[in-house]
Amino acid sequence: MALMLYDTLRRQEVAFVPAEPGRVGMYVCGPTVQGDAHVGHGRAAVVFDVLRRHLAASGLAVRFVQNVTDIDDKIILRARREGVDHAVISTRYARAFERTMELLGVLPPDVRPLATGHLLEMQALITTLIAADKAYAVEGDVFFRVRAFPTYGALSNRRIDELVEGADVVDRDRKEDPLDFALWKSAKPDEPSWPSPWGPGRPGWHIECSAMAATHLGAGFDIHGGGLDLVFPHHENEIAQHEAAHGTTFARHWVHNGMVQMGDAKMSKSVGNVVGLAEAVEAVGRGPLRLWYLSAHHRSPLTFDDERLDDARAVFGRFVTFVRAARRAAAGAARDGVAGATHRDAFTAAMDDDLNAPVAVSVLHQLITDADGPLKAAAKGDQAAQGAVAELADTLVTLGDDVLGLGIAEVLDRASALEQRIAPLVDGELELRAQARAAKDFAAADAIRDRLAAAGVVVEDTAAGAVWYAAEALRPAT
RNA sequence: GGCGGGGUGGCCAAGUGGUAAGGCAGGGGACUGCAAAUCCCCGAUCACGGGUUCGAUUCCCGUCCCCGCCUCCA
Repeated sequence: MALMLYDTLRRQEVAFVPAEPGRVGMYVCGPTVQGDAHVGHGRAAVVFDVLRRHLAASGLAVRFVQNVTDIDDKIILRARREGVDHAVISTRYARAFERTMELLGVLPPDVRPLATGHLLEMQALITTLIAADKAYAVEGDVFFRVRAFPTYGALSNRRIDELVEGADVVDRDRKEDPLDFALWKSAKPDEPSWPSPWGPGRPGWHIECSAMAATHLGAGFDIHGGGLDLVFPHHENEIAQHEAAHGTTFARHWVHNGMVQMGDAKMSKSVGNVVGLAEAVEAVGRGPLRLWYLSAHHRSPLTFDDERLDDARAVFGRFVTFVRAARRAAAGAARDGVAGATHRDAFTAAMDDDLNAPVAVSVLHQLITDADGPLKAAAKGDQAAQGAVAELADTLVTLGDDVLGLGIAEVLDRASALEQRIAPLVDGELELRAQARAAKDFAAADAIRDRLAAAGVVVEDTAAGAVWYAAEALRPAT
């Protein structure tokens, strides 16, 4: 493969070469489970899911790790408000997250580590940092000494001295330098806490990713992903923590996805303009929603609005319609093994070009256009054409489902199950309609068609007679 | 203020130093009893002003506008 990937740290596209041939280790920052995921979270999920699928389709064995941050200020606040244990909150939303990811067609990670399950690893890292004089403990808190890490700011392209003004003012009186950030936070009264060499407390946010990524993938793993809004300070701190402690490279490629916009502002909980991800999947459907996510380059901003979602619905509909028609025309013929090759190559080339999904999707459109001739011939019984059509349809499903995760086959299967149940009924109606048409009684024929349409059955007349499908099963409630 | 990313046909969106993929919407046509589906045809000179060049949408400078990060955040 010849994947070129934009690397945030180097600020350019670079050839992606795994540290170990044939294998890829990937870490993507997961949710802080303090509430329901929104459409913005879905973008990161889909972008990295597609990257992962493309790597796998390229023949690489991918190990995908995504953490769950199950302890933080907001979780504690929510638990307090509801009068329950923090684990009630984190478990509730972690489960909801998993369910929603499944609905979105996002493959589950190979490892989904919990922050609270890696406290010893974090403490070991902190201990190392203190021993190296890169961190210091103050009354139960531990802070990272930012100025002791000379390359701090490399990822986000910032100079330390320019950061001072906006530095976090929390705990300013206890820090040596306002830039320093917490590795371990001492417990305040009534807060959940865990024992540590520095007293009871809980980990800072950034330390978990440094510890868990290294634990589950090893230092110097291939790809670290996350939203562009995590570049500073989260990812910057992850690098600092690991590299200051071990002196080795933490992650080899940094990939970041752009933000989802609502109107002219970023979709964000703090802005208060979020749309729930679960609701969006239900309303739009997995395939259309993913096509919308993939309608722009992964680093560009992407606007959530009805018009663009309608576009995505239309595209998904076109894909499904084509596959359905192709499967019928192919009549079970074996795929010929050649017809889709150029499209497959073009698709792969697009994905290899920094995950150029808009172009990859355009290849799928081209495939459908190119399939028109064979499709018409196949419908007339041309066997060679049937083999080509079978090949093209399977190619579209493979690329669209295996790599982009659209779920085309799934939608057709669901429709098919319904169609089989109602077939005797519909076929009877269509028999009557055929008789009416033969007798030129079009009013009667159209009445039957309208009746079926009202029941969610769409009838189309072709050279080979009427065909039909259950439109209801195609609706978004995936 | 600092850093970064953008302004391409009605909408979305690729892309390239040699006159701009694809999709959606719209119009016309083929097909159809009518539809549906599908196919074919039709539309942009790339924010603005300079510059470099034989030639720039693509490179450089400037201007205007938009967005993100700089605090929790996918």
